[in-house]
Amino acid sequence: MITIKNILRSADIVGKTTEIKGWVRTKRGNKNITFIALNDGSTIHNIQVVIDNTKFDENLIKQISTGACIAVKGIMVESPGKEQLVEMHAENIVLYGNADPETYPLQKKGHSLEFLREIAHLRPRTNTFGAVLRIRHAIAFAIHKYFNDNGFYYLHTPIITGSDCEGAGEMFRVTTLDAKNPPLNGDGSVNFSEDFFGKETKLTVSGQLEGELGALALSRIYTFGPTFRAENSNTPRHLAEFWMIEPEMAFYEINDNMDLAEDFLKYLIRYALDNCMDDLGFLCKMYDEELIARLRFILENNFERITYTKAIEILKKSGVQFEFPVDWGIDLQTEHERYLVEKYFKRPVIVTDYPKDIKAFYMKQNDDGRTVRGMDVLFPKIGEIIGGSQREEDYEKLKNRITELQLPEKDLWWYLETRKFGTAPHSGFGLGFERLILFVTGMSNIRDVIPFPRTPKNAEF
RNA sequence: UCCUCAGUAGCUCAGUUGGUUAGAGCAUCUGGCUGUUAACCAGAGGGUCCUAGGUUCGAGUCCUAGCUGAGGAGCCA
Repeated sequence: MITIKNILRSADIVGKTTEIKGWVRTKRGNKNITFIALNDGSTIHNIQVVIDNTKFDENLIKQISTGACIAVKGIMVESPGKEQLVEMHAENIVLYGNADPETYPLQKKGHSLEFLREIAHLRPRTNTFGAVLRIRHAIAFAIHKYFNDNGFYYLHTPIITGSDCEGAGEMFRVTTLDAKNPPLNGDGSVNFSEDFFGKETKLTVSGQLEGELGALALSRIYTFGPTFRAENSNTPRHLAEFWMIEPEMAFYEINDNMDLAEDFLKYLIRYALDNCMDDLGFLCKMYDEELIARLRFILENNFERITYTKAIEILKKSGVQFEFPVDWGIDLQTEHERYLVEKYFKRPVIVTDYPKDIKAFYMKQNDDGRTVRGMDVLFPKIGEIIGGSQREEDYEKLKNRITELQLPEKDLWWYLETRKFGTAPHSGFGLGFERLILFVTGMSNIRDVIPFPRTPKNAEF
């Protein structure tokens, strides 16, 4: 069994008989000869199959329409056509499955991405989604390779969590209780002690807290798994179910954390350029002419590193009328981030040392008493691609912060114990996988870089 | 969730100030063509104009509500 990718790669294929299997992209020809572009998804390229109509059953050729699946045995020859070097002259054809041309929704001409979302079960058969899904795979592989080669262990943190304080957003409840008739407490609230886990449980919004447990034992870990946010977010950058990569490192301070984030992102982009040029070339041609140049630009330039306080100064001095007025203490809005990244620095920016009041409880408090060692990596086009921090390792400071924010300490006892027993400075960050794929593919909607997107009001397929 | 825009053939879209029988390209079907490249040429079929109300002699077009989609914002990765 050989893939089309490997056939097109092999140097001495001409003159050899082989077999290919795949789906028909286009068919054209006349009563004597038929040309079929066949694709098996192993590569963006098709193989042209040439059929001498006199040698085959007319009804068979008729059934080989766009979308049909066939196996073809034949000899590989140099192609007289301009668009391909080699082609296959068919000697034997097996029709695995036809695709009724009256009802098969994919045409050889282009479709809108919105329409393709409605037929997400078939869109992997298009050039665009083939390219995106192959790049997605390559980046996922590169993530594991990078961490493995750098002494990180892959830690599997739970999908179902009993912790309500991951603090990253609204959560989906996980329950086996009867939705119509749940057991109730005396005060009318739902009695979760009768639920499957004996307590209220949710889908995770982040593996970070468990990740820290791993880092404070194995030194360097990473997670790479699905996460869930029940936010009613309707934007091209948000999903209700998305994949996140969260490295967590003992003995890393905030600067080490930034070094890692930058090196990691550059490694992944370089990996795509080294291994996915066919697919990137297609996306560049069809969707985003500047894509490859933009990816190269990232590799060739350092990320700008500034403090939040400095960022506020720059924004204030910019003279730009922002919709949201700039003042120390505000959270940076999209318009502010875009100004810094796209207008002022014109490259990725890492903003650090945010006011503690706008950041999570676990971030390490600075000596100034008002900022914490958080860091956000801002990218052109997609905005915040990474959020991370050095974590607070001091037991008292962490406990006080939990009290201040009125978080339920009883749910965090295990997290606090890591600071009680052999605490260590440590850091980590979260990278949104689909946001990275957005950047690498040049696609503009996050629903088009995951096979089966989950968004508000949509869980089809 | 808020704001803006859109919804017409299988797909992508046009449709004038409200006015006769709603059009095009592609796709599909039929025929033609001796090597095509999103093949080409000719012909044919194909419509609940998103849904429900309303204004009007008359609504694809105007108004109201809803549904769906997209863009922007918020939340964030």
